[in-house]
Amino acid sequence: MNENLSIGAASRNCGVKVPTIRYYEQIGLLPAPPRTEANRRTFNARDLRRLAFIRHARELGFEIDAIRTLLTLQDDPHQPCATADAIARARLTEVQQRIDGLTALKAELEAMIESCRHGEIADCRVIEILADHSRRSQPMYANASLHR
Amino acid sequence: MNENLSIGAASRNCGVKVPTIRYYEQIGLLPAPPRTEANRRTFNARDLRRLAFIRHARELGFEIDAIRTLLTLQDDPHQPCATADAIARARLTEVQQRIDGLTALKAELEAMIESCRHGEIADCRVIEILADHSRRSQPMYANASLHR
DNA sequence: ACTTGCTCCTCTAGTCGCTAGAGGATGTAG
DNA sequence: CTACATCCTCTAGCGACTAGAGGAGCAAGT
Repeated sequence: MNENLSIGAASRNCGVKVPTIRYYEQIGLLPAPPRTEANRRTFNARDLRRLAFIRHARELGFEIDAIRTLLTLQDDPHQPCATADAIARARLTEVQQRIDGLTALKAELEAMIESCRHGEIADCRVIEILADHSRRSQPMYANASLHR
Repeated sequence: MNENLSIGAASRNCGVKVPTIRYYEQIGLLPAPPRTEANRRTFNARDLRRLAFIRHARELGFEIDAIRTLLTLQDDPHQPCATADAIARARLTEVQQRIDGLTALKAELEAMIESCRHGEIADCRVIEILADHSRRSQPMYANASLHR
């Protein structure tokens, strides 16, 4: 029914931006769709499902490589799902760590803002607190779990 | 006392990696330190404080540009601290959004793992749940608040 | 004195997942 | 028929580093 959509229509349909769709094709995450006579991409329902799958997985924070594995598994459905399960579990651990890190961070930011006297920089707790940790040599949080 | 440290010693002291220190110098976040006869950088206590400040701010998730502003404010302490306060508040809002997104995400991952029958991919809920969201056109979470 | 191995230097290029822009062709509505 | 939107390809840029090449210097042990 919704077959042969243009890239723009596909983009609107599945919530992935036009250049991003082209990018996914380029890196081989989405198979190159057939083209019209005028060289325009035409997407079918299967492509849209795949794009929505990718988008949702990205929203869940899965990396492109993990999604690639998931898609490969999906394309060959007669394997044990242990791999997919393992990916999801690894991701859950990461997510929990990130939540923990961000919660600690939030507390620190709230303390900073709370104690700000709204005076001059010289008395400003935001800057003072940031500077006060100068002494600490060991990182409080692992960098990797906070960024990216 | 701890004046004139080598870049390696400075790195150990403040917990910022050697190439990262050089990178900060390159982008003008850290003033270029004096060199020895053999062209090696020498860092003083002030540099170390600045580096620790940067590191802590990065750990709190502040972007380089925000840190640049904070450092400028720090260098000129007779201004109102409203700017620093605003930066911290903006950051707090971001952090809260990220926590919310990740919490929703965690619930979803847990449901995925929970419902996995450990059978074949054909029955695997991990992939099914990811694919099932195909219909949704509106993003559940803003991309920007989840990634980076 | 010599060698081993660590640290330092500069430079370029790569990472990830896009995003922006140039410059041009094609499709659609009034 | 003329706007204007949309499409195409291509290259370059983003943030915040990280990795590696290729070479110089320094400190300690034999």
